[in-house]
Amino acid sequence: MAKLKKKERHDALLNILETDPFLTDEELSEKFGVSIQTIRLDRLSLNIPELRERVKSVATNNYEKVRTLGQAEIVGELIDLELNKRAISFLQTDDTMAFQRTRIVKGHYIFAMAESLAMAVVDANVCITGVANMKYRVPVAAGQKLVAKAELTRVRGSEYFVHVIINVNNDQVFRSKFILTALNVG
Amino acid sequence: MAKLKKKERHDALLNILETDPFLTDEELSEKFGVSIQTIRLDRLSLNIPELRERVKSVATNNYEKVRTLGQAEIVGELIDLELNKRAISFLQTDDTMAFQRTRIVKGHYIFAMAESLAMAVVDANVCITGVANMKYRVPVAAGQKLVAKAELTRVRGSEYFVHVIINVNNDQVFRSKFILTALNVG
DNA sequence: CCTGTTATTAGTACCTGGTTATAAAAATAA
DNA sequence: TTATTTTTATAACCAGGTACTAATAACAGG
Repeated sequence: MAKLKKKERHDALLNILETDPFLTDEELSEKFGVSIQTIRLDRLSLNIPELRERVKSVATNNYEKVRTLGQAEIVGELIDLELNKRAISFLQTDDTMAFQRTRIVKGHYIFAMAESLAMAVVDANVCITGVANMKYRVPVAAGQKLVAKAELTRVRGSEYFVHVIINVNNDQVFRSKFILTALNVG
Repeated sequence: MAKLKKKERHDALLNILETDPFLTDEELSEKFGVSIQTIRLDRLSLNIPELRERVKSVATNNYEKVRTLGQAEIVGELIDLELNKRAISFLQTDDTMAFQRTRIVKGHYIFAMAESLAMAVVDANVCITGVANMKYRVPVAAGQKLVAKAELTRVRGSEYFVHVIINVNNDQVFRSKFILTALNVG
């Protein structure tokens, strides 16, 4: 690797740590062909924490995320629930849920909130989504607090019709209809 | 906390580290009212790695996951793209995307795949979802390989109509229509 | 050319959260 | 009581740093 100027090295450093935050100062110094001290100075001036802190933050950040997004069966906090009638949930949005460029929250987070609330309101062991129709009325900005309200409107055999609307400050940003099918599972 | 027998302490240790892997030996020794050395012996006999290794493993395990799920702008791999015409993407599903009980893939992963592909096909800087109608025809089991095909069917002003179907082994499991609105953003 | 500034390297002392190994003390079972 | 298990103490060592000081190299301007 050709010798880089300081500025170039800084950019490259940010870049490389973005894709692999698990490199030690020593490994970095070898990659750039400079001394360890130079790397340390770079990190200092760029406010990049040491390896252990980086690893820790990757660990804790994702820990939360995987807990609430991957493992939890409901997206958002369930605030109120009357089975087969209505349910309310709350979701605090943040930058990790948004497109970087526009800071508009990605549709599937909103969809996930609505779908999981629709499922929660149905009094059945297991149910799957059959049909979903939705209308995004207003884009949601990262940081806004979402309140979802679900209402069971109709039951036809094992099919459940659920309306879910999502508000920000009492303004409707999203509305949807789901048809869920209940399954008979142990 | 009352003094526990060795066996009980071992069980409790495994338990506590399951829910919070970020505790140092010192913190653990305080919690259990024993010396640090005892904790170390316990870890040794239970084959529990040291704090830093635990943190690292939490970090690396979830790193991949969040990269492709939280940060990527497209869910699945983009296989083919003709702007304003059609696009194809591929997604390998796994257990982390499914309900634990039924191993059926959660709807919002499928939605996310479809929505992001619909956005990819539209030749616009930024676009947001206005309307989405979808039909889940067959539940997707964890492990199945999804192939999504998007087709731009109509343009009306800044509104783009996109159809997305998703197949498993050439069987349609999902179909949807999106109306996306293109934004003029620098 | 020398000079001043910036960039880099070197070296030291210290820190955290461990490690290994050895020995002694305390608790428990026979 | 004796034997065995469990726990604690002590000391030396390690990785991957921080914080600080000092020396050296690189380069631009007059």
